Amino acid sequence: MQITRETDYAIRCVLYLVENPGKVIMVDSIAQDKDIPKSFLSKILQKLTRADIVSSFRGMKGGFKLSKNPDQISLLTVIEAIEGPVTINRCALDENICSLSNSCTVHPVWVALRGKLESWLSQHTFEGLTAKDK
Amino acid sequence: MQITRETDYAIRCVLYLVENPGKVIMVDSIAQDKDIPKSFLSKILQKLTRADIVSSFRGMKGGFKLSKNPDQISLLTVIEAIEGPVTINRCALDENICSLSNSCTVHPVWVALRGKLESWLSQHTFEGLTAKDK
DNA sequence: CATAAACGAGACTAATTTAGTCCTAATTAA
DNA sequence: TTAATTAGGACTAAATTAGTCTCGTTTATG
Repeated sequence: MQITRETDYAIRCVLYLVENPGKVIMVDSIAQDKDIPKSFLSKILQKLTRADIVSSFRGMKGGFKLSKNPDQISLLTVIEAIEGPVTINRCALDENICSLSNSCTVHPVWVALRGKLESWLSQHTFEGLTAKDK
Repeated sequence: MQITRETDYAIRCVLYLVENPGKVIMVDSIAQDKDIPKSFLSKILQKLTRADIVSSFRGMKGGFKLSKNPDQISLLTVIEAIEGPVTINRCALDENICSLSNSCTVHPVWVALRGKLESWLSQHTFEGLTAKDK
């Protein structure tokens, strides 16, 4: 029922990049600031890069920066980049998984909940997540 | 991010008992009808019994029946009986888990989402889940 | 152009959780 | 008394999570 630690790390990581707009930042800086094992974070950043959430730069002075505006990146974006589709019950993704799906009266509820979850998670963008004022 | 198979089985199991109101039903019948490994189901029913969702009867003619009305049992009730508290991120249950929790801007979002989840899941009772008419 | 500082990719491993099984009680209707 | 049923605990196998490690590629810079 929970996101994995990997996903939590990914979110912290994006948060750090949001907090340092424009700069190209090394894995090591993020790892230290956000308390994430460096080599694990390096894997996570690869996934974020493939999902086009961050862009990477190799070689000296390399590192990562956001490839979108914070308001274009939501919790859903990041979670899906790491874990794939979100859902409470697997059957809401693929009916064939369940031997009783056609007769199951709970199935439509899982589908509806999946919709709510997605919608809620996508409403929280990283713009909102770092609002300094207030 | 998902409920476990055990929890899914538990829900099917409660569903079966709701569909057979009043009767005392053996593990084996539920296992066969709902396609659940019998000895695993037996463990699950123990949890449901401890959570006072079903009552058990030992000895010949023994079995299980619901110990509440279907409208008093929600998806949340059953999920919590099997998995414990629901949450998307562990930090919403216990701040101390996270090394950065006090400064974390995402934390309040997880807490809010946990509230939403609980509310969504508790709105779906087993009364609603088997409505035959429509 | 050599080199050191970065990321990229894949194989590997350890720990934890999930998904069960199995065996020995304890109960109880008949 | 016995056969049918649940209770409980120990055990196991498979899958997932949470990493590590090594080697290769890229690139700024002296």
